[in-house]
Amino acid sequence: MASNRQQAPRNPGLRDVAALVGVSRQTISRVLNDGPYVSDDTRRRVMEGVKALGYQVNAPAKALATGKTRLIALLVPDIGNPHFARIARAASEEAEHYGYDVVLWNCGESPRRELGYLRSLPSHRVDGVVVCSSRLSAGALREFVSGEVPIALINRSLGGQSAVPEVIVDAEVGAASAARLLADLGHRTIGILSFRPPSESAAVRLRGYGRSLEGQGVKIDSRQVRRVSPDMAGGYAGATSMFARVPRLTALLCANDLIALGAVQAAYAQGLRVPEDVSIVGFDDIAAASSSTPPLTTVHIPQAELGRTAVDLLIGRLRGEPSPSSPVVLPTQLVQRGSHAPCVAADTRAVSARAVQRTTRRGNTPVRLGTILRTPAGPPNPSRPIPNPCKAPAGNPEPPTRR
Amino acid sequence: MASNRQQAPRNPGLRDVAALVGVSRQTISRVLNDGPYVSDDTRRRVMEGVKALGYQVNAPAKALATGKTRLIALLVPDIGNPHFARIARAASEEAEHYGYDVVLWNCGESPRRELGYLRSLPSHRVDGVVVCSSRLSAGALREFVSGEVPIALINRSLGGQSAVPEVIVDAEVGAASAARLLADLGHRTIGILSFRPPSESAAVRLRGYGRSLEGQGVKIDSRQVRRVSPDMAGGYAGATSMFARVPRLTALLCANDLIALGAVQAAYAQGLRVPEDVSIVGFDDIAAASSSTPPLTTVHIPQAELGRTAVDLLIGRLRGEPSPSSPVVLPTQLVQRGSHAPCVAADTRAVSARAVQRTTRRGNTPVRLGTILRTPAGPPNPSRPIPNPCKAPAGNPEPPTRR
DNA sequence: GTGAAAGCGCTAACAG
DNA sequence: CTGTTAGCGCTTTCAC
Repeated sequence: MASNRQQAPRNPGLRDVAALVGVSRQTISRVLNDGPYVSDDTRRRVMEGVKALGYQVNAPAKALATGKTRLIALLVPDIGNPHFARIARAASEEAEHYGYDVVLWNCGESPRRELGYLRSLPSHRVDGVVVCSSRLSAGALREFVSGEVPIALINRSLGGQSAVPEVIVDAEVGAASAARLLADLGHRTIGILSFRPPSESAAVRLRGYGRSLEGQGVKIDSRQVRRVSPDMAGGYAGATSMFARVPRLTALLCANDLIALGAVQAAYAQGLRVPEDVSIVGFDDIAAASSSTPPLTTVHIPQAELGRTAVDLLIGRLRGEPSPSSPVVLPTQLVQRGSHAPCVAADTRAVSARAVQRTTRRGNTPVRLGTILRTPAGPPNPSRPIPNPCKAPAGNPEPPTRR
Repeated sequence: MASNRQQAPRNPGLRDVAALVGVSRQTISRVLNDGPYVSDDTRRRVMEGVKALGYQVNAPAKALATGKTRLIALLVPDIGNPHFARIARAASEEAEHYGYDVVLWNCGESPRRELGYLRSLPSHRVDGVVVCSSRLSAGALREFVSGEVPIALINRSLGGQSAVPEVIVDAEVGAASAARLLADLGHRTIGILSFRPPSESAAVRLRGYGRSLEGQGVKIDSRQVRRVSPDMAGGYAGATSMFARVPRLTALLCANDLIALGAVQAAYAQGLRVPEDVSIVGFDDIAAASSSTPPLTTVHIPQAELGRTAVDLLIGRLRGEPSPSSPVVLPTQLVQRGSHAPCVAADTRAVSARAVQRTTRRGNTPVRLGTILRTPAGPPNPSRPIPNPCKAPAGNPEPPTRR
């Protein structure tokens, strides 16, 4: 044991550099950590030695000594979901700028696994965690945010003066503007496709739709609201049954784009045209929303900013900066594309439906009403974002001394 | 310094448990690591103590002592890209099963950053790396795979007896089957939209298309091949210019789905119907491929299996198991959806195009030829995968003692 | 300015 | 079966 050098060219340590340069390990360390009290000459020689040996710190050793791992965990329900993938991309990008690595905690939508990860926090010794759209109850979550390791929340607010960094989106305003768009176009019989399991985000969107419609004097009875699984199949099933139960329906507000896309398919299957016979609006603005036919009118969520801001806030806390006492709220945007149109009475529609349909494709501008609000035909990804009025800061809030 | 206990209730250490239970730290450690030579009674008491104090190991300390971090890095070009997100999901899932955490190295498609990450390997002390579709040259890559830390490659093969765990996909076979599908349908003037920068995957797909077409006696001249950026905008631009230069074109093979989707939009913008006037086939089978209109005929890549298998292979190596000496090749599948149809002579088309178009929507089965090979109308996500003939193992190769 | 000593929390090697 | 002794490679006092 503890004998001399082996044959294997181990990674050089501080010791090796020290031996080469002819100073103590301490001095090397000081130079590497930009410590004070080092002569320029020594510093230069040390750097040379470091370069010559290709020295790199041993992260675990440093972590043990300092108590900081420079690791932050990112807890997401499903990294395979483009929404979270975008958030993750921005988060990891931002973390990298500050010299942090991101460990990916993918929960597969399972609260149990989420809990498991959170419980293992003390062991992992990550410096902080970004928790994305937690499925956990506020109570359970609160237990962790008051723990040893700092947590930033995305799309979840614990309310109160919790001093937890939180980034949310004004989904209610976004939902309301979508609802108003339809109401303004004359729609009076509007269906809502929300999703289950009941999450906070589902509730917020539903509320936004409901309040806005109410404000416009549009009545929604219980048959006009359905909760479906948050995917295309759910949207398809929900829309199909809604069309059957509410024959006079002229518009559909969906709690997410996948549901909306499913609803579009359902409409087609019924021989209904979108948007001529029925307007369909989504939420999220996933990539598929702009490439579907028709391109989906939807509410855009600033995914990248969510991820970036959460990391900013978290790292700010790690540096001891105070977090904002209330959630940072990012604005959503209503993106008007091709899936909405002015209302045409459902009776009229009933007659016209299943008749020979003219194409609604872009580039042909066929006979049809109300192209006014629609995005013009053109290259891919046509979209005309309309910023919501929003009291939240538009930019990147409190960036801790950015690059 | 080094005085007694502070007020702050630090995380309990081995020392605390040892004090409570009345044994040495070593014994605690042995119990926790399932070491031998512990009496059942001691083991029980230790476990109680551990539970009582809520003890959890300090990962960095353990890492320093053992030289293993139980971290594996996942290097991806872009986690925001659904393709890699899917791979990442499966990889992280698999890693978790073996008790590894995944650190996400997102390169933003930049070879420079990729190189940076790889160079920092010795410092991070991750136990292994999964490198996904590296942009690096074989030479550069080889330098790392022969380094200290084990690397598994996804979608990249260094060739030879490199003893590097590699998982690839038989993209050439997939591409060939797509090409043959079109040839069999009578298409003779077929365009190819490949992408730049020239990557191995682009080359392989191109080769698959080319060889297959050649075998079928279909000639492709240089004007029929274009390299575009690998996104919808690229597909749109490429297809638009191709339609202009090759007016008799009846089909388009695209090197990925995004390009294909852009091409579809370009076709629409020209007043061409898909698939009646022009067949368009993609590659990858991203989520948007099944929800577009028409749903895209494409070549499916087993993303989850790629990620899962790579991690299996890597962890196998970490355990000292030998890696397969040749790449594990996973089968692709041609998924026939709605964007292909039998060839109609381009002259005929030229006449019919821009005329009043009948809908091609599903559920209406309008007058049109060749629905034979198409998926029937129905609920979302219709797809009928046709497995390729493939000599590769279908299942999960060499799983190191799975769950 | 620089070096020496002590420990971060754990496991590995040996002794009993 | 269990305890003791050494480090893992780095940073942090504190002395010089």
